[in-house]
Amino acid sequence: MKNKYAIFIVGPTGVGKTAMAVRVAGALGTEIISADSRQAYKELNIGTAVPGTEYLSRVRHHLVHHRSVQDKYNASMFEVEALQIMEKLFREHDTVVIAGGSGLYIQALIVGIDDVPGVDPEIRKRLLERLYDEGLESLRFELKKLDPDSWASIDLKNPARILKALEISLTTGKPYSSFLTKKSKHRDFSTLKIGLNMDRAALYARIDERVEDMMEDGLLDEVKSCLAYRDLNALNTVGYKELFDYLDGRISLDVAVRLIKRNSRRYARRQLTWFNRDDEIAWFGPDRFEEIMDHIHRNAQTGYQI
RNA sequence: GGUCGGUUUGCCGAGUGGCUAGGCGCUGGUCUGCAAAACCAGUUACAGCGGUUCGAAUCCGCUACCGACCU
Repeated sequence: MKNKYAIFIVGPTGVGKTAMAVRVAGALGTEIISADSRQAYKELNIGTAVPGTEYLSRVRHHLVHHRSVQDKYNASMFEVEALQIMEKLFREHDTVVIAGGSGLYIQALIVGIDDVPGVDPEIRKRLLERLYDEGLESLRFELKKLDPDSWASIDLKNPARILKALEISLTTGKPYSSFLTKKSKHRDFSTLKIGLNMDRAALYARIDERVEDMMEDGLLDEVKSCLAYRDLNALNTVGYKELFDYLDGRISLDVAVRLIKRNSRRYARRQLTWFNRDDEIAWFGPDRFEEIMDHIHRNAQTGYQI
């Protein structure tokens, strides 16, 4: 299957990944898998910039709106689901387009993510309480006892990382680090990574504009309809959390919109940080369709034709 | 014209003689299951000129600008 190509289209939010993915997939006569941690949730539409119906009707999309915000979803589940879909698609196509901005999800799909046992929810709850009552130092101390390897390698100032290592170590009775193989999984397809980027100021302007569009399209109503789910992780998302604060009366609508813009810009910056360290990515402007197709033809000898 | 108050980094805002305020913004970075998450780092300025002093954002003088009041 080495003559099967997974073509990744990555980049910061708002740069135009969806539009480019549809053109590329259309030209290649294949389908698109979304690698986006928030577009997976069917309750979220406007705030997550899910591809519009005109796009969805032109090219078939997978892993969009296939989950509820009430479901658990993570990079590992994405890996499994995406691989299943790719296997199916590769029976009929030489290429498949994977578009999205969730770096960890894409990494999980390309090099894999180790199988780590599930966590006892009670243990997580207790750890969270301890974090609140005793502080990070206490958890750090316990981690050093239970899993010195993780203690030495993870960011000890980051509660999320310590919690993760600790809860796995506690539920399994084995150190978290013992589950990490640090080896890439074998994939039976080839990979081609295309990054979309543009001038920072122009990107920010696009992001700001898109936020205005979202508000006009009724983002506030969508957020209201999700009010019952506000504590779920799926709603810990730019565009939603700020408007929850507005609905609480904590901030004005103007401030909320401003914060959505700012947080979207920051998100874009972090995405670029993530993708920039991957030198396998070939970067293009978001309007460079011809160059991207040339690049694909030069690097993927599959014999298909446009 | 006079009196008084003010002028601090991109913005807000402390600081009255020697020690990095801080916040926001911005930028760079980290990353194996909540990742649109979580976390780390950087960003040293005191309106201008002159003076006092070992040393001035802090004291003195002049100039400029802003504001309040007076004539």
